[in-house]
Amino acid sequence: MALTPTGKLERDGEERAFLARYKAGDYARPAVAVDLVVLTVVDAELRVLLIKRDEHPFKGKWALPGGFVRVGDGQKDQGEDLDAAATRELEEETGLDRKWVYLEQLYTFGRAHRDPRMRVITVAYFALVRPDLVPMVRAGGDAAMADWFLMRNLGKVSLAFDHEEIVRAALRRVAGKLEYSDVAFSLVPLTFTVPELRAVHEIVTGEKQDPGNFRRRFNRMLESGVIEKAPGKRITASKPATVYRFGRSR
Amino acid sequence: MALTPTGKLERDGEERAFLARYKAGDYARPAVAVDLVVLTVVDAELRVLLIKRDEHPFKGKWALPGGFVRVGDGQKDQGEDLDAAATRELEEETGLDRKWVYLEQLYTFGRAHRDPRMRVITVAYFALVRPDLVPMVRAGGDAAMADWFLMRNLGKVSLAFDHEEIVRAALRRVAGKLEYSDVAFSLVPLTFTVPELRAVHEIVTGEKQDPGNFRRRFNRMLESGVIEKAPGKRITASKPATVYRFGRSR
DNA sequence: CCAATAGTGTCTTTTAGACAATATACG
DNA sequence: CGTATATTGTCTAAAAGACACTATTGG
Repeated sequence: MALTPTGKLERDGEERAFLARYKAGDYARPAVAVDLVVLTVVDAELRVLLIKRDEHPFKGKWALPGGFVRVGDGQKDQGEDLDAAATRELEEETGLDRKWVYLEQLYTFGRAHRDPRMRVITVAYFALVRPDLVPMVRAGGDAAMADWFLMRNLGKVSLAFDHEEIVRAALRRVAGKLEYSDVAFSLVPLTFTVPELRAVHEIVTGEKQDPGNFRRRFNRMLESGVIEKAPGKRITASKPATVYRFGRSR
Repeated sequence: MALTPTGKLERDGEERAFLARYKAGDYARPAVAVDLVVLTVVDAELRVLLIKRDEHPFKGKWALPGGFVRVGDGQKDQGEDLDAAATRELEEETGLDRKWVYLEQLYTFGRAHRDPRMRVITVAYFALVRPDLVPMVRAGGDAAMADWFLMRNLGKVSLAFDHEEIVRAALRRVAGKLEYSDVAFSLVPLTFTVPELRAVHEIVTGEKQDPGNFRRRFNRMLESGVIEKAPGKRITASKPATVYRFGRSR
């Protein structure tokens, strides 16, 4: 073994040699998937995008869009990042550009036997889609059929795998984030009114919001510059509402 | 194909047949690990448990305790749940019983090339250990060496893999949870004083807490029964402090 | 007695919540 | 005009933050 001035270089060389020699053991490995809980609010209803399975297992049942993470087959090619896999699935299965959608890792579900075929660990993500983008959604090629299900009907559907549990976890997370973050903005069009934003809160949390009190919270966001007035008014059944948009700073 | 009265039974039979015939494709699969960010607060310092690697890659560097998830090799044997893997690693690498430790899934890290050997996706968990349990911790058999590192020295250490990123994510999560949850109780002994609990908050969040205001928050927990008075006083350098413990309801 | 810190009290500001009152459309 | 609802206003209560004050110990 050659003498080196630092010892560190030597260690690096040693590690390089180790890696060159390294052969992955043939231990059993799980399949790893990403599944997406794609949510939107249209016509005052919270909906989740589901895809009808056309293959076993759970053939004919509704399931979350998703797929296996692409893993390369060596040290050089290790495949795609998890976020990239989620983004790819989103774009493949909905045609929606990542850029217009809020996407966040939710939780990893890996119970044994959650998939009867084999051990599958799924990294679940949730995506929030603005209602004006919903018409752009087209089911991807590998989906026999896609549909936006009413969240309040979830109990009646019997989803594939543990996907109902995943959907409920996503809902809890989104409802929680409404309180302290800006996620609600990902569920309204680029311009919106106070009542529209309030409706999103009510629909996601399932609880009525006092219009006056909600307006006060909204005003604080206005003052802080998160939101700014937009031109125009929204015509409604009664008094028209002022239209707002997110501030430039965002 | 036999006629069946419901069609559902038929579908189940079909699926059973599918599963019996099913052969897992030999697609590349990632290795899946669980890594643990084990945190404690001793002597007014936040510390994280690290283990010195005695194998390549990153031989000689410090890393989070963890290991590969045990995956069975078929439909029947699918191995252990993720939480079980985390619990097992905790017990193996620290000797601590799951029962006495707060354990929660943190986030899943799966960047390509985060491990130079092969594609490894790690489901990170964090664990909170009461200071009085720290002396019980003994490094597991497969660890050459374990040590509790000062969190504030993390920048100087250069951890293996992306483990520094994981530790920082855990810290953010714990600091966030202090605000609205009971996790702080997992970082003090079974009985504790108000200043001790306050110190945990200050150490984890890195921000001073006003003693008076903190005491008021504490009093609210007292009234709600989350906490109750315990016998004895804690002798300090000055005026002794009253000792409390968690309420029976917990 | 004195230094240190546990524990209390006070005052201000912010935020939430309940709810009344007003304003302004559309039909 | 009248109904609906956006918007403003008022009042109360809870909670946070700043900070002064008191109490009780060990040294």
